[in-house]
Amino acid sequence: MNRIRTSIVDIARAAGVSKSTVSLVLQGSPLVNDKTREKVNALINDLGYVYNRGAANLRQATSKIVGIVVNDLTNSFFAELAVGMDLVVQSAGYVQFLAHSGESIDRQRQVIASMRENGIAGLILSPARGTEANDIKPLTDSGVPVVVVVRNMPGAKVSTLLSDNCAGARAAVRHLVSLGHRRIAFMGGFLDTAVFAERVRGYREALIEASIPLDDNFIIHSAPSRAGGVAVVERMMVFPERPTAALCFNDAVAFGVCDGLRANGVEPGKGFGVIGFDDVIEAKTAVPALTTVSVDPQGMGQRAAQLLLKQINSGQIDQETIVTPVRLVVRQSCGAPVKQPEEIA
Amino acid sequence: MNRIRTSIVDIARAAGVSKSTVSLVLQGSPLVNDKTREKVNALINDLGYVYNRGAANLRQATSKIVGIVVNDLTNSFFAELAVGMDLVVQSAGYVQFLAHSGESIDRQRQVIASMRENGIAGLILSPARGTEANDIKPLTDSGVPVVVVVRNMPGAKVSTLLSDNCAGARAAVRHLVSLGHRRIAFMGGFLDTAVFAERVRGYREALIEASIPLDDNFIIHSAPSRAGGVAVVERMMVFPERPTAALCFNDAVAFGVCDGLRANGVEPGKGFGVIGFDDVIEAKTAVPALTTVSVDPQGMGQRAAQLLLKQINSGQIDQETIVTPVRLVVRQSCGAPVKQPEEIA
DNA sequence: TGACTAATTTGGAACGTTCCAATTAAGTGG
DNA sequence: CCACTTAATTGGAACGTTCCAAATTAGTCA
Repeated sequence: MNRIRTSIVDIARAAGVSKSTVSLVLQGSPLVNDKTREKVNALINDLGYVYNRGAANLRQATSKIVGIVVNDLTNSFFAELAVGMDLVVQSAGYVQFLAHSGESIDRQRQVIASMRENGIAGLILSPARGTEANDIKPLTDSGVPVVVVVRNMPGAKVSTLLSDNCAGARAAVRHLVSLGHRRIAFMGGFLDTAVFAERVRGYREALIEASIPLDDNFIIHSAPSRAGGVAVVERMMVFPERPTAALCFNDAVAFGVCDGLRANGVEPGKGFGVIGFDDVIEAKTAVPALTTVSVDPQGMGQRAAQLLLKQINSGQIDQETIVTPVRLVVRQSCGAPVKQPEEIA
Repeated sequence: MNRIRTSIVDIARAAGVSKSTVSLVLQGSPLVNDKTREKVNALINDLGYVYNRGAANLRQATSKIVGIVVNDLTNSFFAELAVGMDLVVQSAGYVQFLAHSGESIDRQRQVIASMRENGIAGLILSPARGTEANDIKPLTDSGVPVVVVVRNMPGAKVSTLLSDNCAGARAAVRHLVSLGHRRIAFMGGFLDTAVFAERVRGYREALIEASIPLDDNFIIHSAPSRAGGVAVVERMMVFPERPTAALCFNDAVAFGVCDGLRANGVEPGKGFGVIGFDDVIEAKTAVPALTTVSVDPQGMGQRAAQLLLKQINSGQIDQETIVTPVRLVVRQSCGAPVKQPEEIA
């Protein structure tokens, strides 16, 4: 309708005060008289004024925008992570540029550059595979706080939020051992990621602890997706001596493994123990309910956002690394004899 | 590091030209001499200059930012929708505010207001349940183009992108009928949404067409989630005369229904035919592979973004409504005797 | 060389806000 | 009624860009 937008001076004129006064009203200053405040507010409503945050940013050189870049939004782990961040960012009165890098480093770099031009106050990054400290150096060098989640980035001036992958994997494998399994595989995931390495490390440690000989054939990698899980089972089926249980790289792979087993006439949780990693929402309601290492992606997203906002507000960027604990949630897919009472849906 | 950011006048001074010239270089004007352009570009690099898009927006009153609000990012249908939008928005040189409303109208209103203050050039909205035309009226009134997707919003000055829910449901039920099913249920979904109504309409039409009497008990609603699907099956199990097949509100419900059936000793695709709606990524690899109505969320997201950008660039906001066709993808879960060759993973 | 056209370059105003120093208005105690 | 403190209000500069009209420089032709 009205192509020309109304500004602070328009309402100043209408109210018969100066633009400075209107500005004070806008930022809720106690300096201004209640009566004038009231008049100004009324006019703001009447004239349909909308605050121009861009102009404000220009003046005070500090925006209320944060950037969030996630490597794969279609993976529900990361989607929930993003939702957690959204929650706290939003309620702190910030808005977010939220972008999906699709594991492409070029895309990621491009998107971060664009966010920088638009003046973000901070960045949360769940980096694409193969991201290096250099990729965000310009940003960190210019004093913008950055929080890296899920995957770590050695050498970068950032804070980091990780989950205790090694301990989680160890706990999972220990549990399988306690159920009597001896031939335990590690299934799915990309070889070249730090997360993969850590989870495999936990897997190995638990096996050694139980004096079970390691067999590298039992570490079968694949894409960290449901399709990847199906593929892994196909490969496993031709083994002369098959494993009897598996810790999977993540829940998506675990679901795929269940699918694959069923396609081969094996019932997950009965003939074969399956444990996932992440505890995405569907894990609880799937059949069989998935035993998994709970990472609480949404909570992790919230913590990451809180950490970033803290640094933005305090103005000091420190480099803390927080490793959040994880816990094994025993459900049915591992063939456990008893359910934990809290986990009955 | 350097707390004071370098601006256009800094490089102008360094290059011995005026800020106007630098501005021209920045926007790739052909007016400027190649030699000066080169010098300026070199300095831009050296001094680590970053373009301040906020200042530019202030001057030209038109930004390169679009807003995207999605009702539920944790649902993979919507996540893929968002990824499709992200793709075209990004490559058109725009950035997006992408927010998750979590089906909360308050949240949605708040987030849209915030985006408005930040100066978006357009908005794509996948509305929260119960959104009304009034909720976005201030935005549309001020001449910002809005594209509504998935759910429609009667009375709003917006363009709309819908999928042909009715036809899809009709095709699905016809298929079940052709397989010999007579007692066919409609499972899941919230009663009060337009999408639900349309899909149920298609379901009814197909039954009438086949002279199968309607039975309202066979329309069993629930939350449109995996958990909702499980719950629906529980309720169905006590029916004196159970259905032999079901069209589900969406794929999430369909997966839940499969889980529920299995928990009750019924094998989906054998003892009971299941058809989903949406064709999310997992539908193909699940076991049994899910027969579903393919909506192509990512493509839909792309089209929505293209439509919005078209309106932004042309400066004219028309109110087109596009209904995109859908197609039934026959896989295993409906108990079809033959597979379509293209669908073998 | 002079006159004219084409190619470059350039001040300054403008965009909508915040901030500062300064001004004016309103009380208050003697 | 004065001096003084406190409460409210206010111009104008500043932020980093774009745009316009105008100025400068270079090139061309007679």
